[in-house]
Amino acid sequence: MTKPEKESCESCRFKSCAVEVLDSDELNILQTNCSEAVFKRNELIFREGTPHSGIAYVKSGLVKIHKMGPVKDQILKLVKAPQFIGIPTVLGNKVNQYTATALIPTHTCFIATDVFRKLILLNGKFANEIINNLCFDELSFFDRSIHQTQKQIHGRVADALLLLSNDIFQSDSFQMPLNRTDLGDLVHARRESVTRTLTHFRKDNLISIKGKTIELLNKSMLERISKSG
Amino acid sequence: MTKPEKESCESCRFKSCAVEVLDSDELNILQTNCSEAVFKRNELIFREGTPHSGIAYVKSGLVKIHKMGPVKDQILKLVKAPQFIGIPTVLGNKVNQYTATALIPTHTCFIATDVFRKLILLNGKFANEIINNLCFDELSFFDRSIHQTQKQIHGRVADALLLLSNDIFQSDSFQMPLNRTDLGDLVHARRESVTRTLTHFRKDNLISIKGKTIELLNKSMLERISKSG
DNA sequence: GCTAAAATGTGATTTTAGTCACATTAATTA
DNA sequence: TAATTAATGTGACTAAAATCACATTTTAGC
Repeated sequence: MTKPEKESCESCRFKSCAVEVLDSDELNILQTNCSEAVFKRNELIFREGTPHSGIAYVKSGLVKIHKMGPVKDQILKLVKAPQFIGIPTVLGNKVNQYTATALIPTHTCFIATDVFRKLILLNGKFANEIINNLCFDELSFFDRSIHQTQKQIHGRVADALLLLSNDIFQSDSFQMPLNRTDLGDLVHARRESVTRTLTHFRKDNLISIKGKTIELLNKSMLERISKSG
Repeated sequence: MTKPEKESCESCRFKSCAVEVLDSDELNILQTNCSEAVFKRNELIFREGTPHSGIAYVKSGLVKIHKMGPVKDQILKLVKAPQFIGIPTVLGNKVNQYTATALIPTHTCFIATDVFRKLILLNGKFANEIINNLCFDELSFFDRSIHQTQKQIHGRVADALLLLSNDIFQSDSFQMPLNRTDLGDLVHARRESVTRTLTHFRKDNLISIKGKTIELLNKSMLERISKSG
């Protein structure tokens, strides 16, 4: 983790919708209570069970939110910039309830929790944006949970590939940011099962794998597999 | 569904933490934009895919939030009064994203979405309470999701029994509000598997089943089973 | 560039829970 | 109260993915 030169929040190119609605007084409060950090690939942003260091705003990069379960680690969501992570720490809880790890080089700002809360109390529009955010999260988590629970592994892996392609990288070809174990943690499966599924897809010419580069060759078939489970 | 006599929001005995912080002007706005309804056991409060009729506040009763998946229905959460349901409809979306069904006789108030949003914009404290609510939901859903995904069926059913006993009914003996299929929808299993697990627990004297009445006879062992998966 | 460690691939086997088919019991309602 | 429907229980069988064991490849550190 490195600390870059601090730039002004007001002139920040990566402002969130929520920060966009703040007036200059509020931006000033934010400015003086906000610190920046850069994380390398696989660096920990914060860890479950440790005291939290405020709300993190991911300005650029990609983060996995994960948590240890009774049997294995589970990736709860992938968060692409720009987005807040760790908002649930605005609750009384002083300890992180999950872990956040950078998957690619990631630039973040940390906003002190009490300042974040102050902005909610001061500015209804800010609060409204945060609520929109949380609501959207809830709905997508519901959807993901249902699909990950009810589909079998081919459908789940297809889902993950389509998520990476459509939502994260917006390209049919991308550098896979997760290893096979991680991918298993995302789709509720074991490393070996993920490998077997990917091999299967490769043999059927649905995807090509060259080192870390994955290309989706037949998206409509992957979508069919995703739908049929 | 029946429409009872309308009582004043201000004097309501079941006020939420959020409504508690409203001033009398705001309570008045709420009062004039809020309607009451009573639902019988198994009555639909709102259904996925239909236009939503505002945020519902559950004054008394018990509700299941569920959604059809690719294979079967899934219960996303059980909501005990007093609590809001359907807050994610404050998002632009005009259509319910999941279904809410009363499990026991349930008293609700419907608050028009735009009024709910107005209160968020007007009163930071109200927004703050709603945010606390959403954050708490997110964290508990994460936890439930991890446990339901990683444990095997004995652990999952034990979890459900402990949830009903500890969180919903606060008693070791209760009237089971869910049938075997519903219980399966809650713990990601089939009716037959739930039956087999309950029979197993009964034979081990962990629970007793007399009609719809379930009594937890050996909670510490159920907790052990919940932990060991 | 060499070596150790980490990540990935693959076959054989086992485990878990789902599926199917049907019996039994409970709850509605005509 | 009989008749019908819905809910529950149970055994036999099947399918899916986990587990285990080990080979191979890739990556990172010296």
